[in-house]
Amino acid sequence: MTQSTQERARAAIIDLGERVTEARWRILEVLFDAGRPLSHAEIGAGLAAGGAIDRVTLYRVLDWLIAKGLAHRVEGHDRTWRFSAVSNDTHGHAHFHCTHCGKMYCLTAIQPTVVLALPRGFRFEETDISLRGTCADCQPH
Amino acid sequence: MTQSTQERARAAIIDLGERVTEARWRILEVLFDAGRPLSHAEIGAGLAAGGAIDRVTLYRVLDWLIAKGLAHRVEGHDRTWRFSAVSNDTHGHAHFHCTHCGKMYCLTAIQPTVVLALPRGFRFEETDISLRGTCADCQPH
DNA sequence: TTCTGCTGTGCTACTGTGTTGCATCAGACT
DNA sequence: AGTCTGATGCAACACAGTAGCACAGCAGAA
Repeated sequence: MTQSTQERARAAIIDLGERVTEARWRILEVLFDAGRPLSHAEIGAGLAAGGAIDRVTLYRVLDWLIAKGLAHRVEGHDRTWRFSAVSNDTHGHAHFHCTHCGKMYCLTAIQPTVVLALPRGFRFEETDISLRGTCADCQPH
Repeated sequence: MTQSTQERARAAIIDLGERVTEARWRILEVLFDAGRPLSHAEIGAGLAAGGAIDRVTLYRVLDWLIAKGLAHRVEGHDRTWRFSAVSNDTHGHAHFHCTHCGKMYCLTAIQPTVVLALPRGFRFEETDISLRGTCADCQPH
C-alpha cells in the first residue's frame, strides 16, 4: 500500500520531467496517503517516521508542488494553510473543517451551487466555500 | 460625521450596561466609520491619529466586542482576521476579498444560495462563502 | 467632589506560522 | 566517477495572536 503511493508519487514527479528528490516524493506520498488536506504540522508528523524534513524545505516543496499542479492549498479556520494532493476535480469543491479535532475534509462529491451577484466594478476570480462543524469521528455518540 | 459615529459607538456600549472606556468606543467608532471588515493593522492605523492603543488591548477589545455581539470576525485570504461592526443582518452574507489592495467587503445585499449535502455522521454548524477578485478601486481602468 | 474597588489597559515576553539569505549537499547528465 | 545546477538545511527574521502581571482609569459610594 505504502509502496504503491510512494511509486505514484515518484511517477508523478518523473512525468513532469523534474528532479526526483527525497523530500519531494516523500511529501507527496504523505499527501497521497492522507486523502484529505493536511496542515504543515500534520505533514511534518507524517514524515517524522522516515526521518524528519526541515520545516523550510517542507514549505518550499509544498510551494513547488502547487506551482507544478500536484497539490493545492486551502485555508482553514485556524489561520493555517492546508495542503492536499490534486485529484481529478480540483476546482469548485467545498471543504469541511472540524471545529473539534481540526481536521479538514474535501467535499469533492458535492457540487455546490452558489448564486451571487457583485457590485458594479468588482471583478470576480474565485470562490471559496468552507463549512464548519464536527466530523463523523468527533460526534458525541 | 465623526461626532455621530462616536456617539453611536458610546451609545451602543452604554446600552449594554458595560463600562464605557476610551479604547472600546474609539475602536468601535473606527469599525462604524469603515463600514467594511478591517484587519487588526487597519484598525491600528485608524486609531493612530487620536493616539495609539496597545496591540494587546486592541485584540482584547475586539474579542469583547464580538462576545457582546457588537462586532463579528471574518477570515481573510491572508491568514489574518478581519473585524467589522455588526449591522442588521450579520449571518449568511458572503465576503469579497480584493487580491490587489487586500481590502475586504461585505456583500450584505446578496443572499447566497448554497446547495450542499454532507457525508454521513458530519454535523454542520456554519458556512463561509468568500470571493476573491479585484475591487472597483483596483480595476485597471 | 473625593474616595475606593473592580476591571480594563499597557508592558513584556512568548508561541506558532510562514519567509529570507546563504552555505552545503545531492540528483541528473556526461 | 566527475561536474554543475538547483534543492536542502540551518540560522535568523517577520508577523499575527496570546498570556501574565502591575498599574491606571471607570463607575459607584461616601
